[in-house]
Amino acid sequence: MELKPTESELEILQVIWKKGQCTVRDVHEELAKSKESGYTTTLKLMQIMHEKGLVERNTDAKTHLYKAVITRGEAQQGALDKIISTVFKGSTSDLVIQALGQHRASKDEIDAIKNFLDQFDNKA
Amino acid sequence: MELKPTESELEILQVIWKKGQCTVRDVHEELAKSKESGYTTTLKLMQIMHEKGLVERNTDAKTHLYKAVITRGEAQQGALDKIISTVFKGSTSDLVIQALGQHRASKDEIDAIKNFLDQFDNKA
DNA sequence: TTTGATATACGAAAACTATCGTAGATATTT
DNA sequence: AAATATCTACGATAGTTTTCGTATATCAAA
Repeated sequence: MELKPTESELEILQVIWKKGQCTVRDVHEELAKSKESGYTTTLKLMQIMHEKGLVERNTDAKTHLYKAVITRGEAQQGALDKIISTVFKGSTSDLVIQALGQHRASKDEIDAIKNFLDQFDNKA
Repeated sequence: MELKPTESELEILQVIWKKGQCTVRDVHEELAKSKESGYTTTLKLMQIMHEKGLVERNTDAKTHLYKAVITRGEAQQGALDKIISTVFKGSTSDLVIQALGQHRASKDEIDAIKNFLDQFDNKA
């Protein structure tokens, strides 16, 4: 059951990941801050996500409660895998270097990554 | 001129980037190795890519020659920007760490990244 | 020169995504 | 209880992407 969320579905998942558990209205209000769209659009999308198995929902009460099935980490890995294979020729280090090159990372970020690499290195 | 290739368009661009310059048949044969689809499908997609300005083509001969307008680097950056904002909460270092964490990078790769970080570090 | 292989062009269907209106159920307020 | 607000369900539409069939042109070979 390989699930790849669409663009809009990812926007919704982001809200759910942040809040943990959401009503449709929660999600819609959050999206409304940066985007213009109708309430029933969000509702419909979340219903479809439920059909696809991207979210679970509790329908005990009148107002349903949604939570994510796929974790943020899984979505991250899926997104990474996809672009590594489609635009980075399968090379993770190319991706890392490109990401860092454009980004103007702060010293802290660089140190965090170096530490991470060291720890990773020793284990190998 | 905001260009974001679709999924299928990226598959085609990959072949063009690799070979430098391609006929439709070149691309189609390459795609056929991993995917099942008709020749005219590939042709149509490449014609649409031409309309969109993603590729140029030389139509002097009967068999047209296509080359990419968008570079691999541009596509890479676009893909990175997208997933950083949609699944990595805007954090490049999160992306880097996630990428390295799952990937089982080789020592060479790790060294390459470390070197890159050092050089980047000194400049700052 | 006729046949067969290979090209492009193009229309149209199929599949997928996003958007919204409306209907009907349920809760809340007056 | 009647009016109002809020919820889910669901059909319909529009937009985009992908797929392919068919027509037509060109080239090569028999």
